[in-house]
Amino acid sequence: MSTAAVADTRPYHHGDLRRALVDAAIRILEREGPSALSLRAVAREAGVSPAAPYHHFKDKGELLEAVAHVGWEALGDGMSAVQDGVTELSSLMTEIGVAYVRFSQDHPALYRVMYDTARDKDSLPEGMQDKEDGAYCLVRNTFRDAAGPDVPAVDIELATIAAWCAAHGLAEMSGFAQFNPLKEAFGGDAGFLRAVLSHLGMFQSKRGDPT
Amino acid sequence: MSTAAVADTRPYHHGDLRRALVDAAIRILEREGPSALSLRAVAREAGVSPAAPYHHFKDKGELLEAVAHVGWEALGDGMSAVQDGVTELSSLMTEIGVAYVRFSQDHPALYRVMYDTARDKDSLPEGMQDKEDGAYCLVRNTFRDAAGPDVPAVDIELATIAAWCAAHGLAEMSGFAQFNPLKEAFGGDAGFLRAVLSHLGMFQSKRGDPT
DNA sequence: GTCCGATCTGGACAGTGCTTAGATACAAAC
DNA sequence: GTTTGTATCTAAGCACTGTCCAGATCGGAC
Repeated sequence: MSTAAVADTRPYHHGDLRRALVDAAIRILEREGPSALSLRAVAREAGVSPAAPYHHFKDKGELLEAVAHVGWEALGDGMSAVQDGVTELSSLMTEIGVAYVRFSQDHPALYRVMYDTARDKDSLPEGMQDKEDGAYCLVRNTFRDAAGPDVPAVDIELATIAAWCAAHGLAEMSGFAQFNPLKEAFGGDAGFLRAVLSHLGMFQSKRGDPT
Repeated sequence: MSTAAVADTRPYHHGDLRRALVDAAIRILEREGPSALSLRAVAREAGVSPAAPYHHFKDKGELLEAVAHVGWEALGDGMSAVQDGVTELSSLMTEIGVAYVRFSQDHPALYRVMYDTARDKDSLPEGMQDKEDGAYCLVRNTFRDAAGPDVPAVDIELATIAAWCAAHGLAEMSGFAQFNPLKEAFGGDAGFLRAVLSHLGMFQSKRGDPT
């Protein structure tokens, strides 16, 4: 009945429980999916009582926000990683889009949490638009650098938002059964993604002409 | 008094409880949002015991599928309603897209349930692609009619999927705070939607040229 | 060393999805 | 018109959830 055995591995005051809880949540997400992500399961995974998380997060939603934040950072890293190898704008934007969709395919549960919290707040994470290192800014800056100084800022913004909508839409649906025939026609998943993103003209930096 | 007439109003104990449950669920969705949509709340709203729904739906997911089905039909109606007034292809596809996003704005909770169940099954509702009266088919047929016989079917399919991705992405994010400045710049919500959809070239019926 | 505030636990409450056993009401057979 | 059968519905209960509370425990300031 001694506490020694427990205290051996886990001291009463966890060093950085907040971080440990976020890590545990992501581990559960990757292992069992979003439906298994309960606060109690996270506490269990971290080896702590069900009430412990409430000393670090106001409620479950705040934990999910922290999880989503980690996800957005990882997504931004994945997107900026493709920048180095590509120089041409059209290829660059398409490859950034592919990296975006790939992330959603590699971490579907995390991606779902990211957008669930975004939908609840009706906003992408604050700071993504203003800060210079966010994933959203990466896209906008790429458009801005390529467009030159004579293109109005509003058109840059339009292109960014349109590209983001296209990438998100494709990310959410690229796994749908309806796409399978077309994937084969375009030589697999990668070819399919590039075909859709190219078709949507992600690389356009100006507003479409009225036809 | 024939049984057919009785079946019209209330054929069994409570009446058409299956239908009543779906209606109750939609009522709760519109009134209190997706987080309030529990099976027990639906049963309460319909005035039956918590276990009653299980005689009409295998589980909560099956109820949500039925709810989503109603939503898809309403969305299809909204999209096909704009067909009559517009003749030019580019305008037509844009207006169909606007109708799509408008539906998601008018029924955000229902739209969320529709895609939650779709994500769980990794598929848009079965039949939407094959049947001739589904919303998905409406878009594809519009592309096909406009493209003419010399355009390969695979390109029609690509255009349809790309347009669907764009519309869904925009539908999910059009309420995000990031869009507000741009909405003003484009003269309100409607102008903003048309600008994004036009920019994404929803009306293109051919695969983009390799640049 | 004593005290304080931050951290964590155990227990509890209302609510959830779902199951089971039994009650009820209608349809058809006699 | 009674009986039988079956679909429908209820009541009770299980394991689980998010959240709160009183109290135990610990690290650091005095």
